[in-house]
This record gives sequence, structure tokens and C-alpha cells, in this order.
Amino acid sequence: MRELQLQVRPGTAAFSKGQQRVLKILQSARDLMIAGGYHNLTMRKVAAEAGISVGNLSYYYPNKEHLLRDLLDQVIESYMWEFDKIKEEAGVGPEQQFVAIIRFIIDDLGTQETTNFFPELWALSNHDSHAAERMDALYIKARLVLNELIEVLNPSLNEPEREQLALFISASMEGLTPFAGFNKPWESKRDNIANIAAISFLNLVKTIRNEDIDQLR
Amino acid sequence: MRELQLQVRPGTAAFSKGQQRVLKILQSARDLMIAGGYHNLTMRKVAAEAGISVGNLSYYYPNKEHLLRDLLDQVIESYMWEFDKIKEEAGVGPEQQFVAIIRFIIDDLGTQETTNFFPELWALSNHDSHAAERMDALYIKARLVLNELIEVLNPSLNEPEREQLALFISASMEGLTPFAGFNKPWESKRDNIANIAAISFLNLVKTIRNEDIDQLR
Amino acid sequence: MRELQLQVRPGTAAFSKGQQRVLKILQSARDLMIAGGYHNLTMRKVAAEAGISVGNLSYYYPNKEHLLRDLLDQVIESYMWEFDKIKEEAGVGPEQQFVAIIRFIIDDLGTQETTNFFPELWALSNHDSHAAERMDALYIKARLVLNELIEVLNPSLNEPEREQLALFISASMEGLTPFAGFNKPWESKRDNIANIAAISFLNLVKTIRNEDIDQLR
Amino acid sequence: MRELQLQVRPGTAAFSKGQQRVLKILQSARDLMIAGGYHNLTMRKVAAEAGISVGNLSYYYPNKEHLLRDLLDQVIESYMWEFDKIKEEAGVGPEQQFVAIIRFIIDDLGTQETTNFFPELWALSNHDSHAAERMDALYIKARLVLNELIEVLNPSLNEPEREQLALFISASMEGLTPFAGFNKPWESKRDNIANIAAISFLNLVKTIRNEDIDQLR
DNA sequence: AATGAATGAGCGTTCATTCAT
DNA sequence: TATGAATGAACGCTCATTCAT
Repeated sequence: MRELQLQVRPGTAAFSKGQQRVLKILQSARDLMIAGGYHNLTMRKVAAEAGISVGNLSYYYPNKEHLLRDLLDQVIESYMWEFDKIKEEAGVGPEQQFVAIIRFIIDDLGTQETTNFFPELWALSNHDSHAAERMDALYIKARLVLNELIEVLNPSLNEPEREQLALFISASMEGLTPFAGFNKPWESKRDNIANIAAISFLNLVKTIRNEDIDQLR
Repeated sequence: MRELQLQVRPGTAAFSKGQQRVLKILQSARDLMIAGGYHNLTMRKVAAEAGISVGNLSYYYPNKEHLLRDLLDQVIESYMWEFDKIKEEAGVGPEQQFVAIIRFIIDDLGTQETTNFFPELWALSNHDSHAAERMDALYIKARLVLNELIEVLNPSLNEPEREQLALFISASMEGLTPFAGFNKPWESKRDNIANIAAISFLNLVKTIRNEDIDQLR
Repeated sequence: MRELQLQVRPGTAAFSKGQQRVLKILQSARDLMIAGGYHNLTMRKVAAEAGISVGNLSYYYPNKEHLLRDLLDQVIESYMWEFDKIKEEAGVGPEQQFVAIIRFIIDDLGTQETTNFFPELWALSNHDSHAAERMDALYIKARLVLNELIEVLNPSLNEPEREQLALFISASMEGLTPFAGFNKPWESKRDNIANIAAISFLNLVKTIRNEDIDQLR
Repeated sequence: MRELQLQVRPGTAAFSKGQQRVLKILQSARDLMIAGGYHNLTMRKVAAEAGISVGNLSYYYPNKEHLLRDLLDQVIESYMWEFDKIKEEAGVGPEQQFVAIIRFIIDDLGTQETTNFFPELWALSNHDSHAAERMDALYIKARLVLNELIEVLNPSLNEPEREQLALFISASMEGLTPFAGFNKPWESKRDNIANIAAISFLNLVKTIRNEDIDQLR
């Protein structure tokens, strides 16, 4: 896991104590965001949640934008780290590995953190370019794993085609979040839906032909 | 299209002038929400956008919650109305109709309104039960159209299976919004992605067997 | 009971219907004042309570001050009317009549209206000259009844002495309101306190000598 | 004088500077209340009077209710402190002491503060339970002084009788406020009225018999 | 590294009042 | 007479931010 480049005020968080503080701040911010959305993320509440004063918070983060960036970066980084782990996980064959990834992602979207954090991120990315940029980086990484497996499963596809396929598969799974995520109406059917997803995506990857993608409408 | 039940203060918007005002208010609110997210939706800004005073705005809407409800209801209603239209649209056969719907929905997610409004709705629904409720109602309607076609395309599926299939397909398309929507990185590939979606979903519906869905993991 | 000179807009409340409206308005205002104090008396609430529009309320009362005046006048007038009745009530002798009045007043201060209305009036009179003026007129009338009986009970007192005695007696009883009035801590002892008051005031009136009042300190 | 437990936001007014500010705030609030009644007591006006910003005011007082409580507590505490002083004041004998207290209280009600503050408190206590509670505590203390002297002046009375007597006497004096207080019609006769009160109350206490109080009507 | 103190703008909401119809 | 519509100021309160210590 690469070291996060914190957006804290320069000269700050130099020693262990300060670094601990920053971690506590970011965790508090994350908790507030998950519990009440970006709407609920205020400097005062973050400070209170972290058990420090507003003044002290702004010693580390001179303004809200910097804090938000670090918050997004940190959370996104943790998801990226999970994608790194996925790759390392031994799978007997490419098909089993592919299905395992599908299952892993759809499982994960059932956690409260994922269910609540990502819609905020998507909404944020519509009005905040940094959020958009970081979100983009995250999903590029997510698709990379899929891309490599697609290449093995269907060698006839070229790179752009693989990318578009990965995009479709990744976005499809993300789309399940507001419907089958934590506390959502279809939560109890998430496993069934994961079955559908797995069989559908695997079949898609193995059978699709170049002309299916680039056909004119 | 059924008449919207406005949440305005009783006795208000009784005549044409007031109704026009409420319409203008709702349109202003919608515009602000799309342009800057829920975060940007304040009573003052809505009033300014609608060209009226804050006092006058709260003459119609006693509080922000009522305004938000009407805003959500109105936008959601307009999407529901589109789904009604889809059904009426003559399609030569069930396959063509099915593909047409896929294409219609993915096309629509490329509009600025859809791209920006829905992530706000999903985020909102995590913390606002009314938003969750209305969102649910909208997607139930969206899936109904799919459901009916699935029944024709694959008569061997039972009702719960069809519903889960429709949920997967609908959610998958929604998931494309933050990636291939208006001004999004994959905007230019939206048509290709629609091709993938169409072929994938059609194949899924036609070939899936009961045991594929309910299999134990 | 003399006709109240209403402070309504000239030309208004000319006919029976309008007069009924004004009565309803004043009663609504009185109810609000008693229920929530002057603090709770707003034009909007009065209009709502009276079942009319704000616009219509201001047709009768061009501003809040006029309404307040009529409200005070009306309530005060009703108390004045009671004092007129007291005098007419046959009492066998002056002592019994005197005691009856004491009892009547202390009984009355146990009603919710009296308990809640008068402290508002006293507070108002500190900052509103019209309230002060009307309040003065009311208590002049109240003391008049006492004054006449004092003259009979103790003929040796001159007019100023009688007035000061009446003032003391009247004010003493008023002072019981916040302590032994409706829902107040000593409510259940009101009768006992009335006994004390009666015996104390009667003895005072009968035994006080001129020099007791005007003595230098 | 016991230390007041301030209702300020925790962590606030920890040092001298903050404590001075809170004192200034409370004094400003008191001044506004006396000058214009509770109706005139707004957070903005208090802030302006204290020479600080609204934000800074609400840094100390999270809401108006807390400020009002501290205001009432502070003023009431200062009166309580006076009652403590009264007791300590050496008086030659119980009669002289009793009369001195009567005179002291009636004198005090001639100050602008007392004349204007108490009616507001009585009115407030009808709609605010904390105000009612604090007011009750104040008068309990006021009656205690009277109670002890009554016991000496008339040993034949039992405790409940003494309490009712003290209540009657205390309330009677309070009742003079709106009539003989600061700037009131009978202001110039306050001394005469105090004479009447003194002679009347003393006579009452010395001559009343148990059966006078508890007699059935 | 941390605090208490402070500001000024903005929030959602209510107010008394006005006015055309 | 009566209404719906409208304003502009003020309400209590929270915000991001700044700063001296």
C-alpha cells in the first residue's frame, strides 16, 4: 500500500502524535460522511467526533476542501488496496478467479460503508473535480483486474474492447449498490443477484465478438 | 399522467398565478439540484432563482422538507411518465422491444439531468426515508416493463426469478450513470456500451435457467 | 355595560357580520394570549385561530397595536362589568359585603384566564402606555367599590386615606395571583388564604387610625 | 453567595476573558429584559448590547433557552443574596425586625429593576417551567425569613399556618409592584403604603388565631 | 500542537405589513 | 368583506474560517 500524500498543512503531522491525530480526524470524517452524508460533514462535527477543538482541526486542515480530499483519498486508497489483494488471491483458473472477483465486489457493496459512501462519492464527483479524478483512478484500478482476466478468457478481443467490457461489468456491479446494498430493499436477494451477475458476465466475456461491440446502430 | 399532489401550504396555489409560481419554484429547485447537488439547494437560492422573496417562497412551502418532497415527486413522476410511454411504443417483437428499452434508458442517462439528479437521489435515499420511498416506487415501475418482456422471452422463469432478473438489469444500467453519463469519462463510448448491455441482457434473459439463480454458493 | 369603542379600521365592522368577525378575532386573540402569553400573540396565529386570512385580519385591524388595544379593552371591560355587578349584589351589612368582595376577587384569581392574563397585563404596562392607562382605569374602578365600603366601616378616614387603604387591599389580592392562582403552588390553599385576607383586611380597615398611615418614618 | 452554575457551552468561559464576556452578556440580557421585557430579548440585541457578534454569543450560549435560564438564575440569585443579608441584619427585637423586612421589600420594589423584572418573571412562569421553578425557589427563601419571625411573634401557630401567613404577606407586598413601583401611579405614596402594610401585617401575625385560618366557608 | 475566542455570512423560518383582486 | 400573493426585516442558529495565546 503506497503511502498516502496527506493534504494537511505543511509542517504538520510531522511526528507520530500528529499523525495519529490526522488518522483520528479522517476516521471521524469518514464516520460522519457514512452516517449522514456529505451534508452532515461539517468541520465542527468532525472536530467534536475526533475529540479536538475546531481550532486544532484547522491546524491540520486549513480548510474543508483539504480535509475532504484526504478523506476521499484515504477511503479510495483502502478500496484500491483491496483490489491489489484480489489479484494476489490464488484462484485455480481464470474462470474461478473471475467469478470470485464478481462475488467479492457484490458482497462488499452490502457493507454499510460501501452502500453509503459511494453514492456520496458519485454525487460529489458531479460537482467536485478532485472527487471525480480520484473516483476515476479508483475504478481504473478496479477494471484493471477484470481486464487482465478478460484477456485470458477471450483472447480475440482487443484492448479497447476489453476496457469497454470491463467498464460495463464494473459499472453494472456498482449499480447494484442503491438497490441491494446495506438496508436496501433487495438486500436479502443479494446472493441470488450475485449468481445472476456471475453467470451473465462470464458468459458475456466468453461469447462476445468484436462486431457485437462496435456495431453501428 | 396523474396529477401531482403538491405539498404546498393549504389555501395556497389555488389559482393560476399561484400554480405558476409553484411550478417556477419547483423548476428552480430542480435546476439548482442538478447544477450543484442537494448541497446547493437552499431556500434562499431557490427563491432567488425563482425571482421571488424568501418570505414568498415559504408562503408556498412551509419548510424545506416539503419543497424537497415536491421536487423529488415531480422529477420522479416525469420519469415514471416516460416508462408509461415506453410501454405504449409499438415494437415489432419482444426482442426488439426489449433492446429498444435498454437503448432508451442508456441514452437517457446521458442527459445532464439524469446524470446529475440520480446520484443525488441515491445519496439522499440513504438518509431520507421519503426519498427512499419515492425512489423505490420509481424503480418498481421501471422494472415492471422489463418484467413483462422477460416473461415473454423466457416463459420458464417464475415471478421471483423474473423480478430478480429485472432488478439486475435495471440496476446495471443505472450503474453506468456515473461512468458513461453526461460529461463522464466514457461518455463517448456510451453507444458501444449500450451494445454490450443489449446483447448481454438479451442473452441472459433467454438462456438463464431457474437453478442458475437459486443455486447455493 | 358601556359599548366598547373598537379600534378597528374606520368603516369596518359596520354591520352585524363584521361585528361578529371582530368579536371572533378578539376572542381568538384573548385565547392565544392566555394560552401562550403576549409572546405567542401574532397576527398570523390570531387569523388562523379566528379562521380567517391574514389579509382579512388586517382589514379589521390595520396593525397589531390596534388589535392589542381592543383586546386589552375588551378583557378589562369584562372585569369592570363584574365590579359593577358586585356592587349590586345585595349584602346584609357592610362587613359581609366587604368580605364577600374579598372572597369574590380571590376566587376569581383562581381561574386560568385571570391567572394568565393579568401578569401579561402588568408586564405589558411597563412598556406600553396604553396598556398602563387601561390597567389603571380598571383598578380605579376596582378600588371604588372598596373605597365606598371603607367609608362606611371607618368614617374617621379621609378620602386620600381611604384610597391608599383600598390600593393596599386591592394590590395585595392581585399579588396572590402568581402564587395561589390557577395551577400555582398554593392553589389548594386559596380558601385558607382568602380567610386570612378577609380577616386581615377587615381588621385593618376598622382599626387603622389616620396617624398610622401618614406617620413619618 | 454561592457560585452560579452557568449554562454556557462546555469548554467555554474557562478563562478570565470568557468569564468576563459571559458576565457582560448576562448584564446586557438583563438590561434588555428590564428595558423592553422578554419580548425585547433577542439574541441579536443581546449580542449588539454586549458588543459582540451573534456567532460569538452562541459560542457561549448554544441557544436562547440556556441564556434565559442563566439570566433568571443570576437575577434571582442576587435577590436571594439580599434575603440572606436581611437575616443577618441585627434588629433590636422581632417586631422591629419584622417591620424592617416589610419596609425593605416595599422599598426595593420601587427600583426600576424590581418593578420591571418581576412582572416579566410572573408572566414567564406561566409558560416556562424553569422560570416557574426558579421563581418558586426565590419566594420560598423570601418566606423563610418571615416564617421565622412569625414563629417568635405568635408561638400558637403551627408550621402550615405560619407558611400560609408568610405566603399571604409576601404575595401582598409583591402585588404592590405594578401599582406603587418605579414610575407607577402610586409611587409617591409608597411610604404611606408601607406604613399600612407594616401595621397591618404585624397586627395580623400577632392576633390571628388558628381557627381564623382553617375555618370552613 | 492545541485551545478558547471571535467574526461575518449564511442557514431555515416567522414576522408585521401591504396590495391587487 | 375577504382572499391569495407578496415583501423585507428580523428571528434563532450554524457555518467555515481566523487568530492570539
